[in-house]
Amino acid sequence: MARQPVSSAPLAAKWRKLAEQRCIEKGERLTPARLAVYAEMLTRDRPVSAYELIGLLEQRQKRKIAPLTVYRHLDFLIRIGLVHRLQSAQTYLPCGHPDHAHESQFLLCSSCGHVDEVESRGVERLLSRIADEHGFRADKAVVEVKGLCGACAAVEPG
Amino acid sequence: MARQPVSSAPLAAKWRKLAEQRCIEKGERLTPARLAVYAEMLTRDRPVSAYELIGLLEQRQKRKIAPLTVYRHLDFLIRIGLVHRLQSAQTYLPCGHPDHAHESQFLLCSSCGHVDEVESRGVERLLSRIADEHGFRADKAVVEVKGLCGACAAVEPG
DNA sequence: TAAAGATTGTTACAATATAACATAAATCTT
DNA sequence: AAGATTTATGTTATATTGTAACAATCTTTA
Repeated sequence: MARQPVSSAPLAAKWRKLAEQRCIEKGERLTPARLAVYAEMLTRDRPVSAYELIGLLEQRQKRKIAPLTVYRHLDFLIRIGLVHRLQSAQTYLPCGHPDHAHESQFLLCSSCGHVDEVESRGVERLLSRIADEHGFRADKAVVEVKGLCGACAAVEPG
Repeated sequence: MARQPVSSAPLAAKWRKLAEQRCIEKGERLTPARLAVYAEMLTRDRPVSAYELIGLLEQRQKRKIAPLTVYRHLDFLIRIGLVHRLQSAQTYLPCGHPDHAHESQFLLCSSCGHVDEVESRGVERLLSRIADEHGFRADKAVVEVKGLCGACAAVEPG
Protein backbone atom coordinates (compact mmCIF):
# COMPACT_ATOMS: atom_id res chain seq x y z
CA MET A 1 0.00 0.00 0.00
CA ALA A 2 1.79 3.08 -1.17
CA ARG A 3 0.90 5.96 1.08
CA GLN A 4 -0.90 8.79 -0.67
CA PRO A 5 0.46 12.31 -0.67
CA VAL A 6 -1.81 14.24 1.69
CA SER A 7 -3.44 17.42 0.51
CA SER A 8 -4.11 19.51 3.52
CA ALA A 9 -6.15 22.54 4.47
CA PRO A 10 -4.02 25.69 4.73
CA LEU A 11 -2.27 25.78 8.08
CA ALA A 12 -0.73 28.94 9.51
CA ALA A 13 2.90 28.56 10.49
CA LYS A 14 2.19 29.20 14.13
CA TRP A 15 -0.06 26.15 14.41
CA ARG A 16 2.48 23.98 12.69
CA LYS A 17 5.22 25.17 15.00
CA LEU A 18 3.03 24.58 17.98
CA ALA A 19 2.36 21.02 16.86
CA GLU A 20 6.06 20.44 16.30
CA GLN A 21 6.89 21.79 19.73
CA ARG A 22 4.31 19.58 21.39
CA CYS A 23 5.60 16.52 19.62
CA ILE A 24 9.10 17.20 20.80
CA GLU A 25 7.88 17.60 24.37
CA LYS A 26 5.89 14.40 24.24
CA GLY A 27 8.27 12.33 22.17
CA GLU A 28 5.72 11.92 19.39
CA ARG A 29 6.05 12.20 15.66
CA LEU A 30 4.35 14.77 13.52
CA THR A 31 3.31 13.38 10.14
CA PRO A 32 1.53 14.99 7.19
CA ALA A 33 -1.60 12.95 7.78
CA ARG A 34 -1.78 14.00 11.42
CA LEU A 35 -1.15 17.61 10.56
CA ALA A 36 -3.82 17.46 7.86
CA VAL A 37 -6.45 16.44 10.41
CA TYR A 38 -5.41 19.25 12.71
CA ALA A 39 -5.46 21.73 9.82
CA GLU A 40 -8.91 20.60 8.81
CA MET A 41 -10.25 21.07 12.31
CA LEU A 42 -8.79 24.58 12.45
CA THR A 43 -10.82 25.60 9.40
CA ARG A 44 -13.95 25.31 11.54
CA ASP A 45 -14.90 27.44 14.49
CA ARG A 46 -17.15 24.75 15.90
CA PRO A 47 -16.64 21.28 17.29
CA VAL A 48 -16.90 18.51 14.70
CA SER A 49 -17.89 14.89 14.97
CA ALA A 50 -15.38 12.31 13.86
CA TYR A 51 -17.51 11.44 10.86
CA GLU A 52 -17.99 15.06 9.85
CA LEU A 53 -14.24 15.30 9.90
CA ILE A 54 -13.95 12.21 7.73
CA GLY A 55 -16.27 13.87 5.23
CA LEU A 56 -14.27 17.06 5.20
CA LEU A 57 -11.02 15.21 4.71
CA GLU A 58 -12.44 13.03 1.95
CA GLN A 59 -13.59 16.13 0.08
CA ARG A 60 -10.21 17.75 0.54
CA GLN A 61 -8.18 14.71 -0.42
CA LYS A 62 -10.54 13.22 -3.03
CA ARG A 63 -10.34 9.73 -1.61
CA LYS A 64 -11.92 7.41 0.93
CA ILE A 65 -10.70 7.62 4.49
CA ALA A 66 -11.41 4.87 7.00
CA PRO A 67 -12.92 5.91 10.32
CA LEU A 68 -10.09 4.30 12.20
CA THR A 69 -7.61 6.55 10.45
CA VAL A 70 -9.30 9.67 11.72
CA TYR A 71 -9.86 8.25 15.18
CA ARG A 72 -6.18 7.47 15.43
CA HIS A 73 -5.22 10.95 14.37
CA LEU A 74 -7.69 12.42 16.82
CA ASP A 75 -6.24 10.29 19.60
CA PHE A 76 -2.85 11.58 18.70
CA LEU A 77 -3.95 15.21 18.70
CA ILE A 78 -5.67 14.75 22.04
CA ARG A 79 -2.59 13.01 23.43
CA ILE A 80 -0.33 15.93 22.61
CA GLY A 81 -2.90 18.40 23.89
CA LEU A 82 -3.96 20.13 20.68
CA VAL A 83 -7.49 18.82 20.61
CA HIS A 84 -10.22 18.24 23.17
CA ARG A 85 -13.07 15.77 23.06
CA LEU A 86 -16.41 17.08 24.25
CA GLN A 87 -17.78 14.13 26.17
CA SER A 88 -21.36 15.27 26.28
CA ALA A 89 -21.55 15.87 22.53
CA GLN A 90 -19.07 13.28 21.25
CA THR A 91 -17.36 15.92 19.18
CA TYR A 92 -13.86 17.27 18.86
CA LEU A 93 -12.51 20.78 19.17
CA PRO A 94 -9.08 22.32 18.66
CA CYS A 95 -7.69 23.54 21.94
CA GLY A 96 -8.22 27.25 22.48
CA HIS A 97 -5.15 27.76 24.64
CA PRO A 98 -2.72 25.38 23.05
CA ASP A 99 0.39 27.27 24.12
CA HIS A 100 0.48 25.64 27.55
CA ALA A 101 -0.73 22.50 29.30
CA HIS A 102 -3.91 22.96 31.25
CA GLU A 103 -7.27 21.58 32.28
CA SER A 104 -10.25 23.15 30.59
CA GLN A 105 -13.89 23.69 31.18
CA PHE A 106 -16.32 24.21 28.35
CA LEU A 107 -19.37 26.39 27.83
CA LEU A 108 -21.50 24.84 25.07
CA CYS A 109 -24.20 26.91 23.43
CA SER A 110 -27.12 24.66 22.66
CA SER A 111 -28.48 27.13 20.13
CA CYS A 112 -25.60 28.07 17.82
CA GLY A 113 -23.18 25.31 18.73
CA HIS A 114 -20.39 27.63 19.71
CA VAL A 115 -18.08 26.48 22.48
CA ASP A 116 -16.11 28.66 24.84
CA GLU A 117 -13.09 27.00 26.39
CA VAL A 118 -12.28 28.44 29.77
CA GLU A 119 -9.47 27.70 32.14
CA SER A 120 -10.34 28.15 35.76
CA ARG A 121 -7.83 27.15 38.37
CA GLY A 122 -10.63 27.71 40.86
CA VAL A 123 -12.69 24.91 39.35
CA GLU A 124 -9.69 22.62 39.33
CA ARG A 125 -8.93 23.36 42.97
CA LEU A 126 -12.52 22.97 44.09
CA LEU A 127 -13.00 19.66 42.33
CA SER A 128 -9.70 18.44 43.65
CA ARG A 129 -10.74 19.37 47.19
CA ILE A 130 -14.09 17.65 46.82
CA ALA A 131 -12.39 14.53 45.53
CA ASP A 132 -10.04 14.59 48.52
CA GLU A 133 -12.93 14.90 50.92
CA HIS A 134 -14.33 11.70 49.44
CA GLY A 135 -11.05 9.84 49.61
CA PHE A 136 -10.91 9.93 45.84
CA ARG A 137 -7.70 10.41 43.87
CA ALA A 138 -8.71 12.65 40.97
CA ASP A 139 -7.02 12.25 37.62
CA LYS A 140 -9.00 14.27 35.10
CA ALA A 141 -12.19 16.31 35.32
CA VAL A 142 -14.80 16.67 32.61
CA VAL A 143 -16.62 19.97 33.02
CA GLU A 144 -19.09 20.90 30.30
CA VAL A 145 -21.75 23.51 30.90
CA LYS A 146 -24.65 23.62 28.51
CA GLY A 147 -26.69 26.75 28.00
CA LEU A 148 -26.87 29.79 25.78
CA CYS A 149 -23.99 31.99 24.73
CA GLY A 150 -24.40 35.75 25.08
CA ALA A 151 -25.49 36.33 21.51
CA CYS A 152 -28.09 33.58 21.54
CA ALA A 153 -29.36 34.45 25.02
CA ALA A 154 -30.01 38.00 23.78
CA VAL A 155 -32.24 36.68 21.01
CA GLU A 156 -34.04 33.79 22.69
CA PRO A 157 -37.07 34.19 24.94
CA GLY A 158 -36.64 33.90 28.69
CA MET B 1 -49.81 -6.12 19.66
CA ALA B 2 -51.05 -7.15 23.05
CA ARG B 3 -48.77 -5.77 25.71
CA GLN B 4 -46.94 -8.39 27.71
CA PRO B 5 -47.25 -8.54 31.48
CA VAL B 6 -43.93 -7.28 32.80
CA SER B 7 -41.97 -9.36 35.27
CA SER B 8 -39.86 -7.00 37.26
CA ALA B 9 -36.91 -7.14 39.61
CA PRO B 10 -37.96 -6.79 43.25
CA LEU B 11 -38.48 -3.13 44.08
CA ALA B 12 -38.62 -1.84 47.64
CA ALA B 13 -41.75 0.15 48.41
CA LYS B 14 -39.79 3.31 49.08
CA TRP B 15 -38.43 3.41 45.54
CA ARG B 16 -41.85 2.82 44.10
CA LYS B 17 -43.34 5.60 46.20
CA LEU B 18 -40.53 7.89 45.20
CA ALA B 19 -41.21 7.22 41.54
CA GLU B 20 -44.91 7.81 42.02
CA GLN B 21 -44.25 11.10 43.78
CA ARG B 22 -41.93 12.28 41.06
CA CYS B 23 -44.47 11.44 38.39
CA ILE B 24 -47.13 13.46 40.15
CA GLU B 25 -44.80 16.42 40.42
CA LYS B 26 -43.83 16.23 36.77
CA GLY B 27 -47.21 15.27 35.36
CA GLU B 28 -45.85 12.00 34.03
CA ARG B 29 -47.25 8.48 34.13
CA LEU B 30 -45.70 5.58 35.92
CA THR B 31 -46.16 2.33 34.04
CA PRO B 32 -45.06 -1.24 34.86
CA ALA B 33 -42.55 -1.23 32.03
CA ARG B 34 -40.97 2.00 33.24
CA LEU B 35 -40.86 0.81 36.80
CA ALA B 36 -39.30 -2.48 35.70
CA VAL B 37 -36.38 -0.65 34.11
CA TYR B 38 -35.85 1.39 37.25
CA ALA B 39 -36.08 -1.75 39.40
CA GLU B 40 -33.53 -3.51 37.23
CA MET B 41 -31.09 -0.63 37.54
CA LEU B 42 -31.45 -0.64 41.31
CA THR B 43 -30.29 -4.25 41.47
CA ARG B 44 -26.83 -3.05 40.41
CA ASP B 45 -24.48 -0.86 42.36
CA ARG B 46 -22.70 0.27 39.23
CA PRO B 47 -23.64 2.27 36.18
CA VAL B 48 -24.93 0.16 33.30
CA SER B 49 -24.89 0.71 29.57
CA ALA B 50 -28.21 0.76 27.78
CA TYR B 51 -27.42 -2.55 26.11
CA GLU B 52 -26.35 -4.20 29.35
CA LEU B 53 -29.70 -3.13 30.69
CA ILE B 54 -31.45 -4.65 27.68
CA GLY B 55 -29.67 -7.92 28.40
CA LEU B 56 -30.68 -7.88 32.05
CA LEU B 57 -34.28 -7.15 31.20
CA GLU B 58 -34.40 -9.82 28.51
CA GLN B 59 -33.15 -12.40 31.00
CA ARG B 60 -35.66 -11.27 33.57
CA GLN B 61 -38.60 -11.14 31.20
CA LYS B 62 -37.65 -14.02 28.90
CA ARG B 63 -38.31 -12.09 25.72
CA LYS B 64 -36.68 -9.76 23.24
CA ILE B 65 -36.63 -6.08 24.05
CA ALA B 66 -35.89 -3.48 21.39
CA PRO B 67 -33.21 -0.91 22.15
CA LEU B 68 -35.64 1.90 21.56
CA THR B 69 -37.86 0.59 24.34
CA VAL B 70 -35.13 0.84 26.90
CA TYR B 71 -33.90 4.18 25.61
CA ARG B 72 -37.38 5.57 25.98
CA HIS B 73 -37.70 4.30 29.51
CA LEU B 74 -34.28 5.71 30.35
CA ASP B 75 -35.30 9.07 28.92
CA PHE B 76 -38.35 8.97 31.12
CA LEU B 77 -36.39 8.10 34.25
CA ILE B 78 -33.90 10.85 33.54
CA ARG B 79 -36.73 13.31 32.89
CA ILE B 80 -38.28 12.70 36.29
CA GLY B 81 -34.90 12.80 37.98
CA LEU B 82 -34.47 9.20 39.07
CA VAL B 83 -31.61 8.35 36.77
CA HIS B 84 -28.47 10.10 35.59
CA ARG B 85 -26.55 9.60 32.39
CA LEU B 86 -22.79 9.59 32.73
CA GLN B 87 -21.74 11.48 29.65
CA SER B 88 -18.12 10.43 29.66
CA ALA B 89 -18.95 6.72 29.92
CA GLN B 90 -22.28 6.60 28.10
CA THR B 91 -23.79 4.70 30.97
CA TYR B 92 -26.75 5.17 33.28
CA LEU B 93 -26.97 5.29 37.06
CA PRO B 94 -29.86 5.51 39.50
CA CYS B 95 -29.78 8.81 41.31
CA GLY B 96 -28.16 8.58 44.73
CA HIS B 97 -30.13 11.43 46.29
CA PRO B 98 -33.49 10.97 44.62
CA ASP B 99 -35.50 12.54 47.43
CA HIS B 100 -34.94 16.06 46.16
CA ALA B 101 -34.13 17.87 42.95
CA HIS B 102 -30.49 18.77 42.56
CA GLU B 103 -27.47 19.01 40.32
CA SER B 104 -24.85 16.36 40.81
CA GLN B 105 -21.20 15.82 40.26
CA PHE B 106 -19.70 12.39 39.81
CA LEU B 107 -16.49 10.72 40.92
CA LEU B 108 -15.82 7.77 38.62
CA CYS B 109 -13.31 5.15 39.66
CA SER B 110 -11.48 3.97 36.57
CA SER B 111 -10.37 0.81 38.33
CA CYS B 112 -13.45 -0.73 39.94
CA GLY B 113 -16.12 1.22 38.12
CA HIS B 114 -17.75 2.54 41.26
CA VAL B 115 -19.31 5.98 41.03
CA ASP B 116 -19.80 8.43 43.88
CA GLU B 117 -22.52 10.99 43.31
CA VAL B 118 -21.83 14.20 45.16
CA GLU B 119 -23.85 17.33 45.47
CA SER B 120 -21.83 20.45 45.88
CA ARG B 121 -23.59 23.78 45.88
CA GLY B 122 -20.11 25.26 45.74
CA VAL B 123 -19.45 23.72 42.35
CA GLU B 124 -22.82 24.90 41.10
CA ARG B 125 -22.19 28.43 42.29
CA LEU B 126 -18.68 28.58 40.90
CA LEU B 127 -19.69 27.29 37.48
CA SER B 128 -22.63 29.63 37.43
CA ARG B 129 -20.35 32.56 38.24
CA ILE B 130 -17.87 31.58 35.54
CA ALA B 131 -20.67 31.29 33.02
CA ASP B 132 -21.89 34.77 34.00
CA GLU B 133 -18.44 36.21 33.56
CA HIS B 134 -18.48 34.92 30.00
CA GLY B 135 -21.95 36.27 29.26
CA PHE B 136 -23.20 32.71 29.14
CA ARG B 137 -26.59 31.63 30.43
CA ALA B 138 -25.94 28.25 32.06
CA ASP B 139 -28.58 25.59 31.96
CA LYS B 140 -27.00 22.35 33.08
CA ALA B 141 -23.48 21.36 34.05
CA VAL B 142 -21.83 18.03 33.40
CA VAL B 143 -19.14 17.41 36.02
CA GLU B 144 -17.47 14.02 35.97
CA VAL B 145 -14.16 13.44 37.68
CA LYS B 146 -12.22 10.35 36.73
CA GLY B 147 -9.66 8.82 39.05
CA LEU B 148 -9.36 6.18 41.74
CA CYS B 149 -11.71 5.64 44.63
CA GLY B 150 -10.23 5.28 48.09
CA ALA B 151 -10.18 1.50 48.07
CA CYS B 152 -8.54 1.24 44.66
CA ALA B 153 -6.06 4.05 45.34
CA ALA B 154 -4.88 2.15 48.42
CA VAL B 155 -4.05 -0.87 46.29
CA GLU B 156 -2.67 0.67 43.12
CA PRO B 157 0.89 1.92 42.74
CA GLY B 158 1.53 5.64 42.88
C1' DT C 1 22.03 -2.57 6.35
C1' DA C 2 19.11 -5.11 9.43
C1' DA C 3 16.16 -5.20 13.25
C1' DA C 4 12.78 -2.95 16.00
C1' DG C 5 9.25 0.05 16.70
C1' DA C 6 5.86 3.35 15.12
C1' DT C 7 2.51 4.68 11.68
C1' DT C 8 -0.83 3.85 8.16
C1' DG C 9 -4.08 1.04 5.32
C1' DT C 10 -7.90 -2.25 4.86
C1' DT C 11 -11.64 -5.03 6.10
C1' DA C 12 -14.81 -6.22 9.09
C1' DC C 13 -17.50 -5.47 13.01
C1' DA C 14 -19.08 -3.81 17.81
C1' DA C 15 -21.52 -0.50 20.55
C1' DT C 16 -24.57 3.31 21.02
C1' DA C 17 -28.65 5.64 19.59
C1' DT C 18 -32.64 7.22 16.67
C1' DA C 19 -36.34 7.49 12.64
C1' DA C 20 -40.66 6.22 10.92
C1' DC C 21 -44.71 4.29 11.41
C1' DA C 22 -48.24 1.08 13.39
C1' DT C 23 -50.82 -0.38 17.49
C1' DA C 24 -52.61 -0.05 22.10
C1' DA C 25 -53.87 2.09 26.23
C1' DA C 26 -55.18 6.09 29.05
C1' DT C 27 -57.26 10.50 29.29
C1' DC C 28 -60.20 14.12 27.77
C1' DT C 29 -64.37 16.08 25.63
C1' DT C 30 -68.85 16.13 24.73
C1' DA D 1 -70.64 6.15 27.27
C1' DA D 2 -68.70 7.25 22.50
C1' DG D 3 -65.57 9.33 20.03
C1' DA D 4 -61.43 12.22 19.82
C1' DT D 5 -56.95 13.16 21.58
C1' DT D 6 -52.84 12.31 23.73
C1' DT D 7 -49.49 9.29 25.59
C1' DA D 8 -47.13 4.96 25.66
C1' DT D 9 -45.56 0.80 23.46
C1' DG D 10 -44.17 -2.35 19.68
C1' DT D 11 -41.64 -3.31 15.35
C1' DT D 12 -38.48 -2.81 11.76
C1' DA D 13 -34.91 -0.64 9.93
C1' DT D 14 -31.12 2.36 10.03
C1' DA D 15 -27.93 6.09 11.60
C1' DT D 16 -23.96 7.31 14.35
C1' DT D 17 -19.89 6.47 16.96
C1' DG D 18 -16.01 3.73 17.81
C1' DT D 19 -12.66 -0.76 17.66
C1' DA D 20 -10.39 -5.34 16.55
C1' DA D 21 -7.24 -7.79 13.88
C1' DC D 22 -3.79 -7.98 10.82
C1' DA D 23 -0.89 -6.60 6.84
C1' DA D 24 2.02 -3.20 4.76
C1' DT D 25 5.01 0.81 5.07
C1' DC D 26 7.85 4.11 7.05
C1' DT D 27 11.32 5.81 10.64
C1' DT D 28 14.68 5.22 13.99
C1' DT D 29 18.37 3.09 15.80
C1' DA D 30 21.74 -0.40 16.68
